[in-house]
Amino acid sequence: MVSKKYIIRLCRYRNVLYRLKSMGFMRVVSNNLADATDVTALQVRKDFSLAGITGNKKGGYRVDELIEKLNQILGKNEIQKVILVGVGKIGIALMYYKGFEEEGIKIEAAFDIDPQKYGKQKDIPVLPLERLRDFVKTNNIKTGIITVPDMAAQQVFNLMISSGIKGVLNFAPIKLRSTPDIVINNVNLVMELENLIYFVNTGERNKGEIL
Amino acid sequence: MVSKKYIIRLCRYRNVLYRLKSMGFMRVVSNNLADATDVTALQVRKDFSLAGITGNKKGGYRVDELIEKLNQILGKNEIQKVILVGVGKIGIALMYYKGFEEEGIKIEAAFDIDPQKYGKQKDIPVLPLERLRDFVKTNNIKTGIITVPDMAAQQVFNLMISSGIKGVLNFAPIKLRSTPDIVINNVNLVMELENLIYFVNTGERNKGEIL
DNA sequence: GTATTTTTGTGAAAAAAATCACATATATAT
DNA sequence: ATATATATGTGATTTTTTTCACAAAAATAC
Repeated sequence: MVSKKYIIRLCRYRNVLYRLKSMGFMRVVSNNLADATDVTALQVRKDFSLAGITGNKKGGYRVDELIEKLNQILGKNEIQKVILVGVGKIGIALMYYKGFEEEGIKIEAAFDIDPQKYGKQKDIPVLPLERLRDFVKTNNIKTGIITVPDMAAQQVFNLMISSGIKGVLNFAPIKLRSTPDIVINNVNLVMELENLIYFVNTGERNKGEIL
Repeated sequence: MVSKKYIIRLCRYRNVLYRLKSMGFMRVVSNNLADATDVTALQVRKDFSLAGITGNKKGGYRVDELIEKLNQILGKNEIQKVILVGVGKIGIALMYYKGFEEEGIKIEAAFDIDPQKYGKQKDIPVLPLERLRDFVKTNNIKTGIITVPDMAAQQVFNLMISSGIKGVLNFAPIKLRSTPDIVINNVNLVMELENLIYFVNTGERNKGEIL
């Protein structure tokens, strides 16, 4: 059983590794990864050790090997298909966000209840919410993003789950009622700021990463 | 010394409490808060105990009192002033995001290097980046949001810090080089999704909240 | 007014996560 | 070839966080 924190660290390592690779690096030491990811070198080595990834005493790790191993664990070979519901400002920002496709994540379609929104954003079709169920089933989508107002979030969530979606990234600042087999990640922008402001105002050192 | 996780939980409690209050609730039991915030009732009570907040055996806690105590700890009396740099899609989404003002957070100004962006978004002035230092000093801003492309993030961050900003909410998926007296919260949207997809694909239960 | 139920409150215990200490391998220099 | 410096790797330890177990208070029922 792995913890979320652990998986996030592995994702981070991989991201950095891809960048290193594109820069021509062949090898990397735990210290490099530590510098780039906000964890200690020891933690990096421990994580790799736990993941069954083994390096080379002196000379560190081979970048290629590392990436392959991480991909094996994190499972990132094919394009990851995602849908989005709620074509407001945040939804649109996400649809145009370049970071996703760079990492092999593709928003296949977006949904809304407002007919004015129907059409396309970038190259992503915006469809009526009624078509969600069909689309998810036909395209075997497993992951959804919720960027609707608070009041609508639970309802949209229920629709997603009943259509076959297994994981949701939720931007509405409410706790979604769900079952244990569904994975939910919440992004609460207000809370991020409030928390930041707390530490700024108190002048306290903060310990521990949010992510 | 308090941990970030702890503070985030307190923020969550407070948010729920405000909503309960607006619904007319006078009292609340730890179980209610647990339901609404994704923590156990025991954790709620332990947190309150640690915070020196004391309730009433049977009958739970008084909502008003709770909010006041939490405000005392989290410090939320006056409007929190914030600036934003990077008036792209995400930046604009944040500028129009209603959740902030509801919680007393006000984006006082936004900055960009692109003259086409200058003017206003909603009621927020968009100014040239060169005016950031002055603005921050004059208005005694302590908190900033970074929504610029990766390449520019570190530079913008340095400018912010040298102008007197103490806390940064960073949307660029890079690790900002900083000193321990500066607080940084990172929001990495790709990582949120990647992580979600991992748990969806492996079918593993995830344990532990990201936030 | 006594018993019963509900709910808080907290020291102790358990679990989880991070760090330490040190053994071990390997490249490089001499 | 030998010594030296650099990194990994992991069992043990420490620290942090969460949960348990149960005591105590207050409301309600009888």
